[in-house]
Amino acid sequence: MFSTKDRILGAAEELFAQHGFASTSLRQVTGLADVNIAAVNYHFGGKDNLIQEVFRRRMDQMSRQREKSLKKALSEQPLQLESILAAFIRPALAMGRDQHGSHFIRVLARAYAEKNDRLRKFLSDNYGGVQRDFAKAIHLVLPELSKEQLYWRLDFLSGALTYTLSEFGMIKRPADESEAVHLEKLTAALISFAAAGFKS
Amino acid sequence: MFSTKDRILGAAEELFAQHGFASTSLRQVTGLADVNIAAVNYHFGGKDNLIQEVFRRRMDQMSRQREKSLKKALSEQPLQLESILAAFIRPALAMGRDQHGSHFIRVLARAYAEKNDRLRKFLSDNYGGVQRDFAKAIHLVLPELSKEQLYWRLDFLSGALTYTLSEFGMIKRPADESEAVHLEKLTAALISFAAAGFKS
DNA sequence: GTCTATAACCTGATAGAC
DNA sequence: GTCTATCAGGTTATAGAC
Repeated sequence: MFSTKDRILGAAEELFAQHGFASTSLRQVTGLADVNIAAVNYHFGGKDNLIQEVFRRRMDQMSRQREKSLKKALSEQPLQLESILAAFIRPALAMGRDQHGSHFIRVLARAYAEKNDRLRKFLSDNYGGVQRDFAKAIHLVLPELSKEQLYWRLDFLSGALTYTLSEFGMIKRPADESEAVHLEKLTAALISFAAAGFKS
Repeated sequence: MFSTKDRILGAAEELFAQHGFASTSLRQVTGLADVNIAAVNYHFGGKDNLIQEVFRRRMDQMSRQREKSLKKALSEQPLQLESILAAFIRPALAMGRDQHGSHFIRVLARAYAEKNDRLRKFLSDNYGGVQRDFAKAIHLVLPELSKEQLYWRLDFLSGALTYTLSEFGMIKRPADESEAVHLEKLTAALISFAAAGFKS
């Protein structure tokens, strides 16, 4: 069904999200994945590479969705800031709906807090282009905004997004509301919060 | 000059910010503080308590400043959302100016990403009241905002704030601009971004 | 590819001398 | 209060059998 490699990736994602990178031992990972301890070094070559592969799998998926949604938002007439921001926000929040994806969001939040230079470089090298594409798109809608302000506000948004997502599992929702509905309301709230902030 | 206890706290704060809680060993801490390895257990009783004390020292200071500024903002006529938000934001950003305080900001960002339940409970038990006071104050200015929306937006702000702060050391600033000026501009940008978001 | 066994090392904590 | 020495247990990584 699932290869040894995939089982390791899934288990690692879950444990990294719960306990962090440093606190998660390869023994825990291989224990949960039900594979031999030596398999990690055989398939990934070491813990650091395993961490990087956990990122690559999800980030590729999220970045593709963001770019695709951005392209669609840019084809609308008239251009709408809300659509551009939604293209940035929705793919991240959507991942929270998938059981394994929701673990990844916390992994991502952790990565920002970690000052792991190797990981930072990996993320910036591989996914920095997406950030730049969004900056360009927002510039089309708000041409009077300085570059400095634009990048700051993108950082404000990234912060609000990752923080919200990593807290999401903990926020209490009304018992009579499905999680999907709750997530949709939260998404809408963040989009309108950010849109107002960008326009300020 | 500085007691052994203070030297340990300072070194721990610096190393926790750089490498995280789990990755920082007590040997690194006592090495940087230039005290004996056994001193941590003698003065703090263990690593977990040391982590908690690192928090208490700075959070007490920041919370006092926030409450004080909030009180002042509430005495203004007319009440201004910007003043309330500034009372929340400025004490955090101000800490970034003090050399040791800037380490703490990253420690705080880490704490949010960590799912350390003990630490979360400690923070919520001791400093949750401050959050509630701000929620009440904002409710006075924006009474039509639902409680759910209000708390979500406070979370958006907290996310933007911690993320921005923990990145601050890395953001490039124009060479002809002092760090103080740069920080002031960033503060103003965040206040107006958040104010617009709250009013949306 | 998967396993066992083990090397080499680091961890937090503590007992006990001074 | 501060030190040394050490314990018991954890860690990653790897050599070598199957």
